[in-house]
Amino acid sequence: MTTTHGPRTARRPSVTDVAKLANVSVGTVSNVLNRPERVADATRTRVEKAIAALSFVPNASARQLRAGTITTVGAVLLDIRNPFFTDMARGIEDRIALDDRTLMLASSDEDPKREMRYLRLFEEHGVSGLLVVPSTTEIDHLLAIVDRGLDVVLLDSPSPTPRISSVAVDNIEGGKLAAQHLLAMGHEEITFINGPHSIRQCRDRLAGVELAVQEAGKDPAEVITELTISSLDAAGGELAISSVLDEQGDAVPSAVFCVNDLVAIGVQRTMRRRGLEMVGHMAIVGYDDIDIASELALPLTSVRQPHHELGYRAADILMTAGTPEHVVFQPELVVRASSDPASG
Amino acid sequence: MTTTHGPRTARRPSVTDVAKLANVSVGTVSNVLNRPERVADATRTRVEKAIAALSFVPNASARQLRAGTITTVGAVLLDIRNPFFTDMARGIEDRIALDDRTLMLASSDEDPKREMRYLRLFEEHGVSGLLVVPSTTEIDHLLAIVDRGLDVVLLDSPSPTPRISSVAVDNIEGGKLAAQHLLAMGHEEITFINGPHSIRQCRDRLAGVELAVQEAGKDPAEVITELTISSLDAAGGELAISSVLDEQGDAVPSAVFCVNDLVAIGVQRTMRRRGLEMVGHMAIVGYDDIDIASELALPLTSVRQPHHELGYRAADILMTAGTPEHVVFQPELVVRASSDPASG
DNA sequence: GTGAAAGCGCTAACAT
DNA sequence: ATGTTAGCGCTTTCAC
Repeated sequence: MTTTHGPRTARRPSVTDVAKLANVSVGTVSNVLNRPERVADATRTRVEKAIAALSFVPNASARQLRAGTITTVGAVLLDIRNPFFTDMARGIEDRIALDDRTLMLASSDEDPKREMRYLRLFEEHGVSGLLVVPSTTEIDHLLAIVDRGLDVVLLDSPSPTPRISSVAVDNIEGGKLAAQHLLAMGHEEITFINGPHSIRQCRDRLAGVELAVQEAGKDPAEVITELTISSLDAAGGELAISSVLDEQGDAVPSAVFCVNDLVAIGVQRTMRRRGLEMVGHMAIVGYDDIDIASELALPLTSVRQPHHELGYRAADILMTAGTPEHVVFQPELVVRASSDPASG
Repeated sequence: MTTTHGPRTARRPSVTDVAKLANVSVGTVSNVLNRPERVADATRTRVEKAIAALSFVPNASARQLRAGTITTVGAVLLDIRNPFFTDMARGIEDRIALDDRTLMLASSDEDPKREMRYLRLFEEHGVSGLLVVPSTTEIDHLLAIVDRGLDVVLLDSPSPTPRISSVAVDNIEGGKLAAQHLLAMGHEEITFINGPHSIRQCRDRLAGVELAVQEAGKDPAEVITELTISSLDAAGGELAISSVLDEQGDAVPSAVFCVNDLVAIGVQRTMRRRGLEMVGHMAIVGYDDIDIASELALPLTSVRQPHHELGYRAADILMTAGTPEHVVFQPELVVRASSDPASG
């Protein structure tokens, strides 16, 4: 045995090294790698031995440069710590696995700069397609990517243009459902802890709330108090509700609608820490209906959206890439004790 | 303006195209891209205009093939839907961002085959380093990667060899803490819903439980009932506790220790669905102390591990890559109502 | 400051 | 069935 454990800095073995060791040409090595049936058994075995001996790992960059093919799909999500998005990611993986693709994931943290950076990174690496939960309404950069010939599917956001596919949930309807419920429960005011309006979902949910208020014959300006936070997680919720409480000397708003469940959890946590009663005093409605919404100390009323299916469908569109498609799912209100003590 | 919107199938523009349009050589284009200060202002502007006009995006494969450098770090986690791991991922990102690297993420779902596949994928793509939460004790494949000159850091798992760096939490101590607590609360039996022993963390936690029982002067075989599940999430917890309840006609075990918080949440959910009382009848202890553990209907006693810091530290070791390091954090028990009704 | 040319590792014609 | 070779897009000497 003459295996040489080279120093860690040694160049990776290449097809040429394998070819030399196996006494064949590089073409044959390539064939063993890609079309083994074209190679005689004896030769193939010899090459495979050489590959093992050198622990050769093909260089994906070189292969891709030459062959142009790639089996990787890129996805940029808003927040990887939000179960809603990781469930979606799982949906994507499940679908693309059927086509033998693998998923590379990145999180923009709702920052358009980061989104651009990752999009760029994926594009430079030549991914075969891109799934994006946009962090801003401005989608020129996505159109530019499409112009360059890459397939893009908007996730969890309707497409403002027929040229880009999208899979979304009706956020106006979602906001409406939440507000209608709170109004029906007799609340005269709704505090809406929302995200930045640059995020489409946030704008739409507000529009839905306004619609519900109007349809109830009331004035949105009088009913709705909107607070905007930049980080759509528990910390954001804590911040928002704290500012309200601080301002009002712990007088609690009668109804709070949160842009997502994580934010609602932050609100609940803050209330509890301050020793403030929620049941009977403050109704809370979240959004997404993440898995644990029903398991919370105060089970959370929430607007349910398909998680897994959203990702699966988007990936499906990407994989079958024909003319752009635009799918819209309908949300559903799930009432629990956080807004209705009488429930479950 | 003579911008040509080529068909979607058109080849991506290359440096050659840019060079032609700007009337310079490809070398100059490359310089504009990588060392702009070496290029005369006028030339640089001309090249930049050409880049914009063609919406040129450099081909990362080609660059990497030639230059050998890469700014991407790969991480393979056990379960991307577990907040413990996504918090860790955030820690990794925060650290590598300091060195201008980006993170590509993948989830093995505790499946060694998937782990291997992603590891391979990352290696073929020439990542500059690899962070892995191993899905099995067998780490020969990781050693092989190290032999090929790539830096690998084990995450959330102690390294069985000095050659591979690792950042871990003492899982024996963690298991011990949980069991000691349950014994101190007067429980004579402990049902441990554990993951497969091929996962190091699971084995160690069991060892810790056994140790605690022995130190209390009791016989582990009599005290401990271990159930093994393959999917370490809420669904796994539901499955495990259901099998116990079905078998025993809803006689509930007096103390249940779960290999992680997600599993514990599944147990709680099942108990609630079956209308079985937990407080005063069944103590539950989880592991990880994920963010929402304290917000649950029945706040969950849990063994806290550093999340963010684990990832941050591992990435730090990778970035400073000298001799292998082995870091071990100590866990901490957080007692809540799920195991101690008298608490908070 | 800029151009010409070699070559990274691989695949796919094309020869043999 | 196997070998030879061109070339993918880029960076990097080395000339000028």
